[in-house]
Amino acid sequence: MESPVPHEPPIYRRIADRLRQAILAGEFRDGDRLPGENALMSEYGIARATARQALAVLINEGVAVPRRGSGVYVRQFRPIRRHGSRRLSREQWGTGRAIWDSDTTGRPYSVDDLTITREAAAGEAARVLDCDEVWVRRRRYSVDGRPVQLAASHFPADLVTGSPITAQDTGPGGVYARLRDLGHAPVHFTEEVRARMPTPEESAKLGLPAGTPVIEVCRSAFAGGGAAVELNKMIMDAASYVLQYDFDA
Amino acid sequence: MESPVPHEPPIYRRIADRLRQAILAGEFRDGDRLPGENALMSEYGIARATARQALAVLINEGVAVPRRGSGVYVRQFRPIRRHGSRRLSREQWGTGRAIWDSDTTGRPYSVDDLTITREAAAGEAARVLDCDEVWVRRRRYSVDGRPVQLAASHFPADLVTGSPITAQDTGPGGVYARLRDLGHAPVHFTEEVRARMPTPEESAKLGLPAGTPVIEVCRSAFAGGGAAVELNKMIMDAASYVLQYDFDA
DNA sequence: CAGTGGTCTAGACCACAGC
DNA sequence: CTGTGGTCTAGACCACTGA
Repeated sequence: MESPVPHEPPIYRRIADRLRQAILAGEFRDGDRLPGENALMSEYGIARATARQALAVLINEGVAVPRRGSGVYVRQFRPIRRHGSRRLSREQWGTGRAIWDSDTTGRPYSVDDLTITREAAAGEAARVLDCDEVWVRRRRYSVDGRPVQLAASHFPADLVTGSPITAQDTGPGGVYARLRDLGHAPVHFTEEVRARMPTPEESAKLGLPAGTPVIEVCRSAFAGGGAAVELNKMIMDAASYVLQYDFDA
Repeated sequence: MESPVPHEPPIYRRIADRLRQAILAGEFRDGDRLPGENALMSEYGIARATARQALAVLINEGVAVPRRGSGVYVRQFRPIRRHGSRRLSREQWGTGRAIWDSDTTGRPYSVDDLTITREAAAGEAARVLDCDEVWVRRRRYSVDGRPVQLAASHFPADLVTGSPITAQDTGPGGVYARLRDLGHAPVHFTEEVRARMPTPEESAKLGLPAGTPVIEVCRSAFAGGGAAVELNKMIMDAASYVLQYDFDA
């Protein structure tokens, strides 16, 4: 049975709702400081823990971000637009800086922590690439000095050992151009997109505040014969990305 | 009191980490009950609020879900695979039950709360559809009895007024087949994908536990002349979906 | 019914930011 | 230095679940 009277939400929720409303109404803008714990305590006559609870709601929603010793602030967004299909067209392979360029459209970016290792294939990589040994290129991308994406590209060891794909610099056009040189040019791609809360490790590597989900994109690249030649697992700060896919009926 | 070493994580975080590790290690499986507040209090000799804080970490990560009066449980996932491009191919329009079928692949689904309204176009809809008045079809989809998606399709009023698109039942093949009948068959689609934490309203309508992001898909459909004929805004429970996009190089 | 999580109070000490 | 958020304690009453 439904209760005929919808009972009132708890105080902390009403406060959070009111603050959220004020943010949406533009009373607080991106980066503005919100009323802090002390302000809420005196304004509403509540205990400290209750004020914290109200702010925690907004923080866990990703609407606000706390800064220690300073205050709680309205969160700012400036998403990167990432084109799913256009960016992987063959024409792109010839350009100097590989695929990543077509994402940021002029904004400065950088690559951190590039590591290249040979590993035993595990789980999804073993299944999709259908092999036992893989080369893995892991790296982190930053835009405007902020880390936004972790990526791990897996290649069948049989295919790429000895090629520039296992070197720091893959040369003009990136790994897809090199796969083409090896006679395994990708002709088809599949991307699987999920969203979830980050693991603590991802959260640390991307410097994510609480309340920020990650978008997980798992891309498989297939050569002409239908064999998978790359599996790229990407973890993106959801607040920094808009994924765009174009296709025809 | 012990004096903690400066750079050691706080107790609640260590407890959360340990529980998360136990879950990943398989000591707790999907749906299993985790140690509750009282258990953690006595096991670690901590106050109630601290035990709650530890559990809150897992809950906000979407790893665990609290059940009032019962306990805290390991969260279960059963994602639906949604095909981005294949599902919108022309062949699908002829089938009886519109596009939704190609998602669930056999699992029972239902549509709730279908409302059809004529409204003044606002924001994104006005811009993309380039019109002042729109018809909006809002509905909620459920799979296995659980709501998983909210959708709001916007159509230019000039185009669809008087057509079955403004009726409860759009007939075989759904709205895209009707747009074709009207001479505005969609030939191109763009989908924008974002992820974020839900608003309280979305959270309520989808029955989301804390720590569950939503995936926001905004699809524009374009007719032959390049004019947008539909803008469909979808909000999906991120724990229930995997989006798949296929495309060629 | 006893046990659970949900809310709330009134304190405390700490690390850190910014003046 | 003061004010901020971060952590923690020791209580309390409530609504709900499940035996």
